[in-house]
Amino acid sequence: MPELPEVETVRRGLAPHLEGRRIESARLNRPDLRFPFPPRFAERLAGRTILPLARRAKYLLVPLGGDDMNGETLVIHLGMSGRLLIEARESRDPLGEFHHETGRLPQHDHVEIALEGGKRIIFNDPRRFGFMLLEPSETLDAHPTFAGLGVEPLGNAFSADHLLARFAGRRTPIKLALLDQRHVAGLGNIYVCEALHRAGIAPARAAATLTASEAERLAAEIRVVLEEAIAAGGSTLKDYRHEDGSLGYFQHAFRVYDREGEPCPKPGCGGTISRRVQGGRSTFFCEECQR
DNA sequence: AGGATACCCTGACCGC
DNA sequence: TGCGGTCAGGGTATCC
Repeated sequence: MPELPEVETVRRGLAPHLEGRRIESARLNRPDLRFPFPPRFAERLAGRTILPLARRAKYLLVPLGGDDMNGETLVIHLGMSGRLLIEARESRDPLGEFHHETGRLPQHDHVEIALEGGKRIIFNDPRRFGFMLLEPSETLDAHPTFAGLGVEPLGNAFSADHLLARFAGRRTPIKLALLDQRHVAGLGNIYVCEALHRAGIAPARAAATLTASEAERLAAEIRVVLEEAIAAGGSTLKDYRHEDGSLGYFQHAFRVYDREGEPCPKPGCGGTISRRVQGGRSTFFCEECQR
C-alpha cells in the first residue's frame, strides 16, 4: 500500500506529465470516496493550470493556478488501494471490463481528469480508503488534515533529539508511537516494522525507554529505509502499479514485513520472524535481535 | 487528554 | 463451484 516512498514516487512520476498543463475538465463517477468530494469539485478543477507537485506525509499536493492570486491545492490521499494513472484518451476501455494492461477494474475509476493535449489522469481505488480535498493553498497548513501533522522523516527537523523529545513520558509501545502521525508524519506499518528491525529495537517497548544512542540509530534507519525505497522507485504490494500503469514494476524486498516464520535476515542472528498484533495491526519483528 | 477500539471498503485467500 | 469467514490497513470518530 502507498506509504511515503510510494507517494513520493508517484509525485516524481506524475510531475513531468502534469506540471504546467491545464486541466480541461474533470469527471466524478461517484459522489464520494472515503468522504464526499468537495463541493463543485469538477467545476473548480476545470480550467486550472497545474503548478509544481509537492508532498506532505502521505498526501500528494497538486497546487493549481487560478485567474487571481487565490489558488487552490488539490490534495490526494491514496488510502490503501488508490492508484493514479496516466492514459491517452483513446485507450479507455468500456466500463466494467478488466483493464488488461494495468490490471485494474474500470468500475473503480472514480475520478477522471482530462488534461489539455489529450491525456487523462485516472484515480482508481477499489477500497475507497482514499480521499481528495480542494483547499486554498494559502491556508492549507491550517486545515485540520495538516494542522496536527508531525515533522517529515526526511526533513531537517527530524532527528534523534526530536524522537527523544516527542517520546518522553510516553508509555505507548514505540511501534504505535512511530505510527502516530503527530510525532512523525508519513510512516506506515511496513516501514515502521522495517526501521525497528534495522535499528534492533523491540516494537513493544515503551516509547519513553528509548535511549539516546538508540534514538540516533532509529532516526538514521528510518531515513535509510525510506530513502532506499524511494531510490528503488517505491515499494509495491499486491495491487500497486506504477503511476503510468506499466507492469513489471519494481518489487521491494522487505526484511521482516509479511515474513512470519522466516529466518531473521540479520547476519548471524539465527532468530525467526514473529508476528504480533499491536493497535489492531500486525507487527513483524525478530525477538532475538530486537531488544 | 491520552489511549484504545470500531469503522469504512473490496479483493484475496482459505476452509468446507 | 460457491459460499462464508477472515484479513489487510490510514485516518477518523467515539469511547473510556
